[in-house]
Amino acid sequence: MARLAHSVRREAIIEAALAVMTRKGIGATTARDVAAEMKTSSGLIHHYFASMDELLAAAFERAASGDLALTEAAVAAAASPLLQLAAFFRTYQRTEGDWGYQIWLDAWSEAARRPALQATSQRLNVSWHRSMHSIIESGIADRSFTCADASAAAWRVLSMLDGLALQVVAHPDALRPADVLPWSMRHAELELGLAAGTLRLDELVSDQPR
Amino acid sequence: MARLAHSVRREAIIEAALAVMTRKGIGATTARDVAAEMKTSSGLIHHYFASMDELLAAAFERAASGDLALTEAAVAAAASPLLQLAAFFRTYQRTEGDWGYQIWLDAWSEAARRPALQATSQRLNVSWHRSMHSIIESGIADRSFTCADASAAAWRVLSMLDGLALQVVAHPDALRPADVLPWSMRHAELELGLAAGTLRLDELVSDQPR
DNA sequence: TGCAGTATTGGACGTTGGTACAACAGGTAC
DNA sequence: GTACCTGTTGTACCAACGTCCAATACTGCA
Repeated sequence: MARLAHSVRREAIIEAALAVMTRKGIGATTARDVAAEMKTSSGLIHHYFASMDELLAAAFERAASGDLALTEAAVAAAASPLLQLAAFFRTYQRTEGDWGYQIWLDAWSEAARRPALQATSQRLNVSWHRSMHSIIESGIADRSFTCADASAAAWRVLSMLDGLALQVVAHPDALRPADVLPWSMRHAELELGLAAGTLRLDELVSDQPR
Repeated sequence: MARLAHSVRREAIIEAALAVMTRKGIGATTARDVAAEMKTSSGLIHHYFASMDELLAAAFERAASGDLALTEAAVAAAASPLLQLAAFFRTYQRTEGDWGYQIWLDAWSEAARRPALQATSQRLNVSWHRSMHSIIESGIADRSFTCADASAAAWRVLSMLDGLALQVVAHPDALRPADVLPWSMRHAELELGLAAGTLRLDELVSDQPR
């Protein structure tokens, strides 16, 4: 394979690991899989990462923080709390890639037994809550939202998103991926005292009723 | 080891598998682990289960179907849809025992790679939904609930419970176990057009505000 | 008591995992 | 152009896995 600079190859390995992780899950990602994904030899991986654990942790960190950054940027660019909320949902992509969410399931499952993974997961999770919490508080402040407990409401909105996404990934026949976003938005409307459909902007709408 | 009757040994194997699963996680449970837990030989396991996947599914089934039966019995004994709903929440114990919910996370995570586990998980999940769906439809019929889509509402109520429980297990410092039930009930009230606090009967109430 | 059925053993087999390492190749400095 | 550094390869370990199987020991029935 082409000879690459150290940092470039390291990035390529993380990228390849991510591709395999999203396809097969964290636990089932092997060094040989990652090497095959890059079309290089498996020995190369240990030239850059001391152990497989270290690579998996780096790859998860990259996937997780990338999603968060994307959402936070979109929220920051929105003008009103309502638009911020819509932007949050629009960029909450965990369910879009066919298997993108499998990584999160694996991370949560493994968190109890892998301290490094739990720390990363927990840190990012708190950031997501902070983001949603601040959107809701802004909306309460300018009277576009009605809500008694902004922090609790934020946890509930996030939990609904994750709970529905979980169903889609673990039980593919139970409910449709396309339902996750509209149903989560419907819940947020109930939670924040918005009229039904307020958040259903443009491309967010599900194509077909169940 | 002592010679046991077929059904007794089968139960013992399931019991041992469950012990290992709760300690090490479903994915890390090996045939040799289970054999060591029983202090027998590993070959014995394949005399009772065609594959490891099948054993893990059976063990998960044992842990999970007990919970479902408990809830369904409590619901059947309740007089009105509102009381049935309260009974459902009261008996939804997944977050109570230390080990209870971790097994669900593992099952969801492993489902993508273990067909038997996915089938069991999916079947039980559909049963939970059927139970909640029927409660909601009864409540709509006798006008105690207001809801446009009973099936979707049932998925949302279950997803909220699972999403919150997930937070508790994966991120112990994020929110308190005692919040899961009251917060889920608050959501159900919103979802079904009930006044705040309608479901907060007796011992269901959280002991302390956050 | 003897026999048949089966619970149980202990290890073999093939596969796959992470890791280590000697050899090879390509770019760069002198 | 040569030497050196380092990216890269291919393979060789060793451990652990699920699975399988022939041999053995126990139990209940005739």
